[in-house]
Amino acid sequence: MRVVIAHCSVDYEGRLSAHLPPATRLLMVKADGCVAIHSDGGAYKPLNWMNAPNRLVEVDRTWVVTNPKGERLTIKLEEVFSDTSHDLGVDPGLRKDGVEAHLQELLAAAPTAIADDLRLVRREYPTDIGPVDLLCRDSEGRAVAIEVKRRGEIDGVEQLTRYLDRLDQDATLRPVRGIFVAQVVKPQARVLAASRGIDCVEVDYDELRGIERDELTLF
Amino acid sequence: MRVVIAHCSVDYEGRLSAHLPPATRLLMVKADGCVAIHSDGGAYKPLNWMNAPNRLVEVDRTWVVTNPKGERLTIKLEEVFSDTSHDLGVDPGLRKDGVEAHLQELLAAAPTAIADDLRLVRREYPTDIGPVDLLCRDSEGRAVAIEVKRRGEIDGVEQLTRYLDRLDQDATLRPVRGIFVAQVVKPQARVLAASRGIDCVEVDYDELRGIERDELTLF
DNA sequence: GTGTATATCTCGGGG
DNA sequence: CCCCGAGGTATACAC
Repeated sequence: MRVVIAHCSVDYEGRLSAHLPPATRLLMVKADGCVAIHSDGGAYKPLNWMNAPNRLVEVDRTWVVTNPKGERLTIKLEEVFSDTSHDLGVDPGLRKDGVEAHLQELLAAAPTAIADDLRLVRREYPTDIGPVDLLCRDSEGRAVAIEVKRRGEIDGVEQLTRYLDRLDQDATLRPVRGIFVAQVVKPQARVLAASRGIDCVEVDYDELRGIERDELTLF
Repeated sequence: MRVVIAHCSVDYEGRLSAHLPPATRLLMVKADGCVAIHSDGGAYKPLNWMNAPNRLVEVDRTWVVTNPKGERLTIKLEEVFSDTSHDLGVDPGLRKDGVEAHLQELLAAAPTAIADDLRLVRREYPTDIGPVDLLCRDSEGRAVAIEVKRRGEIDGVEQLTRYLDRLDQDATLRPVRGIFVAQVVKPQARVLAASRGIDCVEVDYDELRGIERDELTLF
């Protein structure tokens, strides 16, 4: 990791054109070659950047970074205040907990947490516009398509609606019930779901982990 | 801007839980208070971060960053290799060109690039759920609603569908044709559009700029 | 403030 | 490689 503090101007040509007038900024060059230009504010997003894979050519005080897609980042250094390098090694990486994938896993293991008569058919059931999170059958043998979200917003209801349209083309499944499951369902999403005959269920993440733990404990 | 190179471990508790085992990383603290933890790879996104507004408390070799939403980032420094600060001043900011707004402008000036019998009625035609990018009439006098995107994905088709539903309530417009315009239309979006009777058109940004230049040159 | 649409989104998984 | 969905999305803008 190389870190340079310099007065510089920057031009980017690629997916769009962008220009940065001269100012003092931090340039970060990572081991994989990617370059980021940071100002002293504005969250973690750099003003300008170029991701790996790319090629950096340094001639005099001009850096030119190009990539195979034809994008080009040009940095003109006017004055360099600091230029240091550090070997950080490979990072062991981030461990996450509490994202949608985990929620979906827990619900696949315990679909009765959604409705007590549900039996899982399969996770990520494929359609030609993408996979349905969970496909189940209820006690009457009806197919039930379930969309799982961490936060239940309007997009998720639209997504489930599209899947229901597709699944209803399949005579072995039709008619398909829809259930929208989230930790919190926003009022707007609830209204839209209701108008389309889709049920909404809120589930508690910690409680689900509890159910999983209990079911493991039974054996 | 403060830049620290240190062997550290990190915990985040907030919208999810995340943990970083001990390793050498770069810590960036910006003037607005936001904190980012970078490894030596992986584009510009930090492994972990905390945006402003927040509060950083440094006790011994532990940093605790908290924000008003109840999120908490804890950084335990095991060894500090470098700790420097630089005053960058306020950045004059980025100038951009070539984003969706510009594409919409170009198409408003030359709707025949979409279909050769189109005539612009107005840009940003208002409906009660938001403005339609372009409203046109075709040679048969039919109203045509156009949604413009840089990349044509499924969300854009949904958006246009909602507008079409609204516009069809208006007797002076009904029945309204829909055209989905983008530099690239993804296959999924194409399938969904077809199933709803919406046409897809791909346009070339550079070519459009050429058309605009030619039309200006005519006068 | 909430809600909506954009992004050089980034990132990871699957075909 | 591209396609697709999720994100602690972030960010700007309208209402």
